[in-house]
Amino acid sequence: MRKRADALELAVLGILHDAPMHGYELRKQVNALLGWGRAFSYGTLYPCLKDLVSRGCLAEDSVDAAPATHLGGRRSKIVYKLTPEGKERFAELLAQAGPSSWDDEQFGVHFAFFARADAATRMRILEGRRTRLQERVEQFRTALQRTRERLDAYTLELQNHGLESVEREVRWLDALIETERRASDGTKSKRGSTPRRRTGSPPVRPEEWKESR
Amino acid sequence: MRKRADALELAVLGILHDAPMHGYELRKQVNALLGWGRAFSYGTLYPCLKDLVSRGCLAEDSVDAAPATHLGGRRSKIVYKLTPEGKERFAELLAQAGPSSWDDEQFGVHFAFFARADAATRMRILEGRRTRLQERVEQFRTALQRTRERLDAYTLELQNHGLESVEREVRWLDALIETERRASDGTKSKRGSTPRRRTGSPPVRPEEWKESR
DNA sequence: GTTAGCATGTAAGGAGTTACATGATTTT
DNA sequence: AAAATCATGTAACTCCTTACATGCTAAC
Repeated sequence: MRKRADALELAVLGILHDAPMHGYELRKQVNALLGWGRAFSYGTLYPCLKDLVSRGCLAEDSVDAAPATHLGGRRSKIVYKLTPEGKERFAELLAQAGPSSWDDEQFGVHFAFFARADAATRMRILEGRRTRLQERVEQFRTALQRTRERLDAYTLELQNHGLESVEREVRWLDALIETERRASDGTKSKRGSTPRRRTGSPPVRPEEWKESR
Repeated sequence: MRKRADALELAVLGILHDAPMHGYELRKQVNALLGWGRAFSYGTLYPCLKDLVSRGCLAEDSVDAAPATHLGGRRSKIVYKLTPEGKERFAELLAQAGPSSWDDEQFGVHFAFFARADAATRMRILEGRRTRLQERVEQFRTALQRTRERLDAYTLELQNHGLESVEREVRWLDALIETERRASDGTKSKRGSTPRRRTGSPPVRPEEWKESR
C-alpha cells in the first residue's frame, strides 16, 4: 500500500535534506531524481506537502514578497524546510528494507539517497533487490523454455531482450554489492565506507567517486 | 488517454487471434506477454471483455459442463473468440503508430504482434520509438551535465546506469531497424517480408540478428 | 473431505492525473 | 503589453486494484 506515495515522501524529505525549497522547484527536482520513472503532478505533490507539515515533518516559511495586497489571497512562495521530526521520518523510511523497497520505483529512491544510509542498510536493500530481480529472470527463463517453439521471431526477440535487460540489471547489482563488501572490509573502525570507483568508462562517467555521507 | 486500456485491448485481441480462450486463461497469457510490465487484474480484464463483446469484437461461447443446476446461476466457462469486427479492430489498433505507441507499454504490445503488421507499420513504430528514446537519452545527458558536480557517488551511479540502459535500448532498436531495412530490400515484389526465422539458438540468442547498425 | 487451483464477477475505495482557478514575476 | 513561466491550490474524474462473493473441479 501507498507504494508511490511513500516514494514521493522519501524523495521530498531527501531533497529537502540538502536545502529548503518551495513546491514548484521541489517537483522538478523530484521528477529529475525519478526521471526514468513517472512524473508526479501538483495534485499529488501539494497535498503530500501539506500532509508532511501536519505531521510535523516539514515547516513552512512564507516568503511573501508583497506584504498582503488589500483583499483576500496574498499568495506567494512557501518555502518548506525539514524539521528534526522530518529527519527522523526520512531515516526511518530510508532504513526500511521490506519487500516494498525491492520494487523498481522504491529501490530507485532508496538508492538515490544511499549516501545517507548506513552500510548495513545499503547491503540489505541491494541484496533484496538482487533477489527480486533474479526471480524475474527465472520467470522469464521458464516462460521462454515452455513457449519458445510457438513464438514468432518478433515475440521471441522481445522476450529475449527483456530477459537480457533484467540479467544486466542483476550484474549491475552484483558489482555494487561487491564494491560495498570491499569497502566495508577496508574499514576496520573507519566509518565512511565509500565504494571504490570502477575502472574504464568512456562517456559521462565522473572522474572519482566523491565522498559519500 | 486510455493508454493502459488500449494496451489490454490490443493484447486480448491479439492473443485471441491465435485461439479462443476464456478469461482466466487469457489473463495469464496477457500478463506473460506484458511480463516485464505490470499485471492486469480481473477487475480490469472481465469488464474489458464484456465491453469488447458489446462492441461486437468478441463472441461468447458458453461451455457449460453441467446443464444448469436447478436454481439461478449455472456458471461455467465462457470461451471468447474473435469476430471479423474484432480482427478489424485489432488491425486498426496495431497499425496506429501515434505518439502513444512510443510508450513503453504500448510499444511492447505492438512489438509482440509485429508479425501480423505490415512492413511499413513496423518501420513507423520502430522509428517513432527510437526517436522517443533518443529524447530520453538527451534529457539524461543534459541533466547529468548540469548536476554532475553536486551529486554524490550513488546518485551519480544511478543516473549513469539509467542513461546506459536507455542507450542500450536505442542500440537494440537500431539493430531491429537495420534488419527490417535489409529484409524489405530483399523483397522486390514478394509480400510477407517476415524476418527470417532464426535457426538453432542454444543460449536463446540467435547469431544472425546480432548486427548493430 | 479438504485444500488448492480454476473460473467469473462486482462493489468499494485508493491513488493520481487533468483541468481549472488564481495570480505574481520575468522575458521579449 | 503580451507571452511565458513561476507558483499554489483544488475538485472532478479516470483508472485500476483489492477484497469479497460464488461455485466448480482436481488432487492429496
